Amino acid sequence: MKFYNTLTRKVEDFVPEDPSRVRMYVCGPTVYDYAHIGNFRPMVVFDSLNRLLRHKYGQDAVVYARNITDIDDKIINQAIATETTIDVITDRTIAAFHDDLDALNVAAPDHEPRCTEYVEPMVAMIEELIEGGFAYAAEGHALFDIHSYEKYGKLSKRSLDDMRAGARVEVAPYKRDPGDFVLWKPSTDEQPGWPSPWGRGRPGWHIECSAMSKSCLGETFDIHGGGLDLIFPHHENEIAQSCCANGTEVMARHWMHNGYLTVEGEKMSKSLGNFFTVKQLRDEGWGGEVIRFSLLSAHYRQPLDFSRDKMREMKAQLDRWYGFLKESGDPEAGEVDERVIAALSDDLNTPQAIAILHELTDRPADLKASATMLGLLQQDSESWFKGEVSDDENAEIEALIEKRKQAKADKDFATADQVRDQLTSMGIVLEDKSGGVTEWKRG
RNA sequence: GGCCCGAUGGCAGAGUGGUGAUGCAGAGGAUUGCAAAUUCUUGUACGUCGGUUCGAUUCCGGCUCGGGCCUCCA
Repeated sequence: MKFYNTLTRKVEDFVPEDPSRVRMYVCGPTVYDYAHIGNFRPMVVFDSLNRLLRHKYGQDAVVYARNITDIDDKIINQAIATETTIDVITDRTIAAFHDDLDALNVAAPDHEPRCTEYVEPMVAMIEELIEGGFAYAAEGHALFDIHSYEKYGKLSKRSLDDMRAGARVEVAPYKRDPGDFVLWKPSTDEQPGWPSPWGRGRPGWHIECSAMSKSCLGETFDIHGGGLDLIFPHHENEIAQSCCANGTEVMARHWMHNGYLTVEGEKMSKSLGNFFTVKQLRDEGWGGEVIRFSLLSAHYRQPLDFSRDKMREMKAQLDRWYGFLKESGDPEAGEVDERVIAALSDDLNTPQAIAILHELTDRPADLKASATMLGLLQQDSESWFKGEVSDDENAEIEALIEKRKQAKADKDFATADQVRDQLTSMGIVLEDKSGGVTEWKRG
């Protein structure tokens, strides 16, 4: 297997440190509001990688950790803005997040650490950094001294000079260098806080992932993933914290970053307002599988322009595949085609893998098995085509089909067509099969 | 200002130093009461200017255009 490594900007062979325990960490959401689909791209991309790794190294040979950030100023502000508590915000958002992940067929990670449960390790790590001379306390804050780490900027390929030139934010007076970043900051009485050697306060953003990845996976691990926008400063800072605190050369050996989701060519973002939430799309009737497939339709490092047209096309492709599965009686999963594995093993080339799936339509059992690698085609064709259907609804549809069948037998095609139109208006599409059998599906 | 990424046929989207993936849409045929589904056939590509090469969409450089990052956005 080989994957692009942001550290070297090259596609490199992937060799886990311990093949019986392949360790991957992915940055999860900050739970202050519904996540938009851009936030779900890494969830789906790294879920597919998770599936590939397990296929390759064994179902139990992968340890996958994906955090939830439940301490953040955005959460505090959201609680104030909506006049509720932080717990209400985070609980509600996490529940919605998990519900969306289920819809997208994203498997649960082995660890899903929440920041609030790891404050102690964070404090301990900050203390280590200060003791080691990598950080300093000032006015209730603890700050990382970027000059103490000579490799600072290596991941994002920035020099300290570059950063200083670009500093666009007001520099706090207690910082020794504008690039120094917050490890711990003081909380007011109204804000959530934890005791620390620097006073009551809360952790900065980056320290959480350093502490949680260490707790869940160890000081070094194999893959660290996330969105492109995390390269700087988040991942750069994680590396500095972890390597300095742990005295290690590397934090993660392989850094993988997915490209942005765009809308009409522009990055999807909350501030631009050009986003869709998964909930919104599901409410419009788009299946989670269609959304998932759309997110995998481009290579993970490429920008992906998201649109309803794209989902329409993805749905059409899934219809076709499910049609083949249905025709062959929904077979049990067969063999995963090696070419699919080869495609995914080549820097997670999902479009190539999808192209191969299209060649497997004469081998439905293998198609189903191969699609599992992408988390697709896992439902039976009946539920794909019909969805939820009540007994009453089913009886009504069947009665109309029977009526049409009789009309056809009587050569009363006007009535037959009228019944078809009636069903169409109900969102039901008929398919006449050989032998006088008529089947239906939702349009 | 610094840094990073991209530019492929109507659309989406891989890939490759030389025999033009894949899907959708389009056109034509088979099938069909109609329709759907299926199936067969089929067209159109590599931003621009140079360089390297027997040969470049593929490597190198300039340019143009687009996107992104530069302290808390996946």
